Amino acid sequence: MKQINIKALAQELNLSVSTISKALRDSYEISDETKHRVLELAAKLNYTPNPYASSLRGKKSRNIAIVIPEVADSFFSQAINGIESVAKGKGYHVLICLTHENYEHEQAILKEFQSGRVDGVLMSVSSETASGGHIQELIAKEVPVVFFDRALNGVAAARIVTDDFQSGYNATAHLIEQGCRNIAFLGVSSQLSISNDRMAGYRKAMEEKGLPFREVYCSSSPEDNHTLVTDLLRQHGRPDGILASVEKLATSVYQACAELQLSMPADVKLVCFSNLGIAAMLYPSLTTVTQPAFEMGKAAAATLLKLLEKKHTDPSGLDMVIPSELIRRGSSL
Amino acid sequence: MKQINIKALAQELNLSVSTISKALRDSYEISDETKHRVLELAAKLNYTPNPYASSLRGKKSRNIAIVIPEVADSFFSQAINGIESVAKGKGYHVLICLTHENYEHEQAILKEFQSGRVDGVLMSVSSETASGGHIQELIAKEVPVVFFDRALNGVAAARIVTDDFQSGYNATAHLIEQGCRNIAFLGVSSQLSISNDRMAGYRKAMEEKGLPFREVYCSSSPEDNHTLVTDLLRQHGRPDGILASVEKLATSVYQACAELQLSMPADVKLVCFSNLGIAAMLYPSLTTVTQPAFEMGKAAAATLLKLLEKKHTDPSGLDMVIPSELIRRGSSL
DNA sequence: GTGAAAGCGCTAACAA
DNA sequence: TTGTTAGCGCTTTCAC
Repeated sequence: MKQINIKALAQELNLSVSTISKALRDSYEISDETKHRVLELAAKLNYTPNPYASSLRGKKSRNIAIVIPEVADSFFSQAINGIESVAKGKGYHVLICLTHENYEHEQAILKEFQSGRVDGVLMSVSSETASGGHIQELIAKEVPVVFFDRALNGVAAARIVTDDFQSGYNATAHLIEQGCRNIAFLGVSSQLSISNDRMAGYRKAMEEKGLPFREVYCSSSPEDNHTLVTDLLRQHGRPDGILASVEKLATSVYQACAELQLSMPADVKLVCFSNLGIAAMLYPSLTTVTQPAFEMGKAAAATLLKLLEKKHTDPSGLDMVIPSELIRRGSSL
Repeated sequence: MKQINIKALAQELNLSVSTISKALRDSYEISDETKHRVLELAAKLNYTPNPYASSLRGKKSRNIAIVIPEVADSFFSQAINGIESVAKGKGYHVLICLTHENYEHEQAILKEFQSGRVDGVLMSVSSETASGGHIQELIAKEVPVVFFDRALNGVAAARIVTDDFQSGYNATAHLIEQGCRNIAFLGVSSQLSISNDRMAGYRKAMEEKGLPFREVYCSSSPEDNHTLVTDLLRQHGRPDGILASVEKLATSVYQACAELQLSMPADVKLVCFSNLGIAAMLYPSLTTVTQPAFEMGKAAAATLLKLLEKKHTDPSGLDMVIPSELIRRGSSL
């Protein structure tokens, strides 16, 4: 790895390293002519600055991290695109870190960030995450954190979320309107904000009609979820409607219905929180609560960069709620 | 960002920084007792080594990059998981870099890597990438590159691919067997290895039966693809079978069929290269060529790490072909 | 078994 | 306008 560095440029041009450095950063101290010569040579020699040296020196990396459970999820992949689009514009690099819905992984990742590897963090907590010590610790080291989608209550950080409560309410109201009386809510975890808020909306809608709750928590394993849903639908007095709070649960419901010979929407109606592009081509087409994933990503990144640029900004007052949309399709009509 | 560093540990224990450094790296020179004291204090103070300092010093980052077109694709998201699983085991970090199927983006990303930001690169080239100068340049700087899935011909780098030719052949043969005579191949780009190899397999199968070719190249914009497919299916003498070489084209075909009131599989049969978990729940369920995404990711990472560990290894002889599987479903039966 | 010191490539005081 | 120099935190000879 023979690297062209500032010193090499300096020698070639008979200038000092500091002049080169300043010229490259377009300092006002340097004459236009020198700048020009430097830039030209740098381009010719294909000079690329060593990011480790400047991060070490400058105590900032111009890296931000996205910490999410999984990349195989249409919400997260769209959100990543939104985040990237604003980070790139401001000259930041984006590190994608996957927790696989595992609390220990999440802890380890954030622990590492204490080293200064990244200047800030955008995160959606794992479904296992119940307490925020690891997040607090990072914030204590002055690494700003912004939650998007899945926030953790009790941690003082900006949060960019969708209107989970209202969406849960709307989705449930829709199922009731379509004739469901026995609606089950499939949650992800009793700690997760999104799960809880969506569930609260569900409860409110059910309560208003005097209907009974039924809440089931799924795991992170597709196999477990499959048996869970199958058991739910095999019961006597099985639900006639399901509100699934995350995308991956949709598959389990479709599969279970197929295996149990239940037909959607006649026997069971389904609404799922999902950003899947092919929701309309499922059989039956899937009614979704679709989140503004790209916008949420953009907003979260913009908020983080704001925090990064003027450190004094107070994280409160930065929260944002962007509404989701209920898209009615065959699975609930 | 007040950071605990080696110096702080040294002061606390009345030892020199070099002793601390050696103790942390478990050097044989250091007594067990000292090691113990150091590790204990490090844990207590929550010490995290500064990765920039050690990368700068050691001239290696223990970072590897995944350069892919898009993360919203089930093949790539599964492959990422495979790569991560082996990289993590060897203490490497993974940077995911998105080209958005854009050649300039890809160039810029690789250019940056010349700085030593990563020790090695795993890549699937963008659909726009026709020549490999940027890749060659990186290899010239002794940054090893391993292609996975989408390789670029003419670049001397290891490649982990699936049996594209055979899969294309099998898929086409299957469509012919199901009665199709007028089969169109939807490619991504005339440069892309996967597209070409899959197409070659298609051609062979068609040739064997004396059937005519019809090849259409799609773009990276969903809207364009939609009109392209719609036009194709609106033609007089429209195809009665389609072999789509990448996942995202499936959506376009389903949509176009719906709009044109063509029924699958009666009017048009479809086979698509895809790793979508919900392929079975589409309407009609989608016949897929499913790639061993996770395995390919693992193999690619293992190959790269091999190259990283003993630099003398010759990239030839490292290639690998892992077969895909044709899963017959409703869209072609 | 431990320590002193050089230096990775870059930036920013401070000098000239 | 340009140059000298001192580190950023870490690893690694080489000396003790």
